[in-house]
Amino acid sequence: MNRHPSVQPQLAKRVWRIIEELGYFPSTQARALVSGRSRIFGLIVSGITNPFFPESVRVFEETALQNNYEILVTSTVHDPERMKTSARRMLEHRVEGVAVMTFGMEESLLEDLKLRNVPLVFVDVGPPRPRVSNIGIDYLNGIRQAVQHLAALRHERIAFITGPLTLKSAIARKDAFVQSMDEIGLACDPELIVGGNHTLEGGEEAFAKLLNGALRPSAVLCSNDTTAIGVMHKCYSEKIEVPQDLSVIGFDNIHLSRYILPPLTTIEVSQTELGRLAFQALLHDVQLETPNPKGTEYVLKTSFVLRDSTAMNPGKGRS
Amino acid sequence: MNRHPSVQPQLAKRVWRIIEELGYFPSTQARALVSGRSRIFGLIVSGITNPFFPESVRVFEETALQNNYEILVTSTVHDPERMKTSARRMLEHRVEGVAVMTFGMEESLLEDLKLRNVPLVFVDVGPPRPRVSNIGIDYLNGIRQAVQHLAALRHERIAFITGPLTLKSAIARKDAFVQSMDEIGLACDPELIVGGNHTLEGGEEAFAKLLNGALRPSAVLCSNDTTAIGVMHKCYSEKIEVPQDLSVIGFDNIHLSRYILPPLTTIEVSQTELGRLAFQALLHDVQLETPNPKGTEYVLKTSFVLRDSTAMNPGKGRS
DNA sequence: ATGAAAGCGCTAACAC
DNA sequence: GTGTTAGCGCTTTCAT
Repeated sequence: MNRHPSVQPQLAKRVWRIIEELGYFPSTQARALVSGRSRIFGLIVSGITNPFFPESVRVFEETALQNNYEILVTSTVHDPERMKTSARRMLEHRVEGVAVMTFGMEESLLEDLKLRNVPLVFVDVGPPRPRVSNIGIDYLNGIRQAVQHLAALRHERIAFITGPLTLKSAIARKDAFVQSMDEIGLACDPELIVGGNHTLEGGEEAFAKLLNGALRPSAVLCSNDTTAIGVMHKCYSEKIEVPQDLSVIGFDNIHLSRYILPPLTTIEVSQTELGRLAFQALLHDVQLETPNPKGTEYVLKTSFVLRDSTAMNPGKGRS
Repeated sequence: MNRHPSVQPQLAKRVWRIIEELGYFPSTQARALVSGRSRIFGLIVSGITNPFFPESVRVFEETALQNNYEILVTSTVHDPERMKTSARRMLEHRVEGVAVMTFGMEESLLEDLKLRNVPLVFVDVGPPRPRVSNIGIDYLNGIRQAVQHLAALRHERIAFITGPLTLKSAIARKDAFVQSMDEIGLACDPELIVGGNHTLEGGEEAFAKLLNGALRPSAVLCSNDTTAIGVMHKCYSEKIEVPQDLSVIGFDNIHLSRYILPPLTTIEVSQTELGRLAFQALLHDVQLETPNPKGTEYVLKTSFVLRDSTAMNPGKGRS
């Protein structure tokens, strides 16, 4: 009877001393086997080397620790095969729930998990079902602020570099951009919306396309910070000065965006909050006796973070 | 008899079909319990948000996957308590081995693991013992190249910003710097060796100290890339041009150092190789019938990576 | 070639 | 309040 109040203190103490002496540690495997509860939550990310994720993983781990849960983190590296493998690993380890941070990619491969009624929490994924919660990111809020900021700086030709449009989150970001431009009556030329892939290299390439286009933008909004950093890198090699010649805005507010030169103006989606929310959502679902038939919907706000990579449109400036 | 050759193909096929239909997955817990082998390797890092680690974690996971191992990754966040907790988690999950990438911090807290004869692999840690392997990083090689590069650019007053000197790896880097300077007869003024802590903020602060000192360096070598980025950030706010006014060299070659502006000249220690080596070392140890009494020593070379953050000493230039 | 049985380390449910 | 027992899902051994 471990830790039960109805036990003689002396006996308890003796027992604990022996436990110490023997260096005993309970086997979670045996415990899980008999209790039917593994106390493990899974976390599937698209890639741990994506600078967006480590902070979310950190908080997920921290929160798990506080709740006596273990975590199993896997990366899909954008490979459907790896997504399947991840699901399988989760199942074989009998996780009690899985947070999926692949932002809408290949989630059909998780059928096995759904079939087994493992509580799931997605980010940016649509249809509500039982035991599947969703964290919706309110992209519009931050993107609208960013667009209006650029408009206030008298930028009119504003470009947007998208992420891979297979991702729901990338589509949502692009849509929010288009809507924000529409709202204030700015033209949103299709030539100024170019495809990137959320990588540094992708940002460079997309910006190169923009440079070769007929319409040269005075500002560019990027689907993520990594892309924006790629753009700035290209500017460096092309001798384009940021922000004097070109305003650049990122998205995500990864830790490093503050330390890029110039410090990057961006839109924050709190990685800390995402990790915390994902864990809490799972914990909530696991503790529910009868599953909520529609799952639960959570919302994560985005917000604009002003730093030094934006300036007045040089074509319109007072000077 | 799964996958055994001596089974009728038809029967086997029927069995597999049923397995599919039922959606059966073996329980790793039960398997581990009865076989005494968990097929889990642990990986303890000082913090997953340190940009050095994600790549090593990625490779560790990838290699584990290929060998049918699961991984359990924990962060100590430089907290002795968390180090203890990590060790405990590893033990409770009956991992077959643990790779410790905290570079020499608080490793005494891992006594429990050593006592239990869990194969261990450390980075940069001294005394060989049975079942404890070590990956030694050859700091001198890369640092010497960096110092000689600076000397060739006619820098004489070269500063060094250290990491936290509680870390073996930080001490080793500093020592390699001092030795490299000595080797070519350059004065290594104690005032030019200032303490940092491997963070961006630490880099800024350390460089501020250097700016306020009597001896103003024309080049600064940093104990890691993050520190170097902090230095460059400070330069930006102080209107010091890199590399024209100051040459900066980092250490680690994290992925982002290529994308910093200007692209950072640095010393590479392959994070990919480290992850792979750590896994292989554990696998090797686990497969050993009788443990190697002295453990095994592995060596990881460092190398110089020339990019754009270094230039001729302005005080000595031909122009 | 196939089936039966023991037991890994633990928890829960029960008698004492 | 304390000791005893069954059995979680597998692997391994031994009999058939």
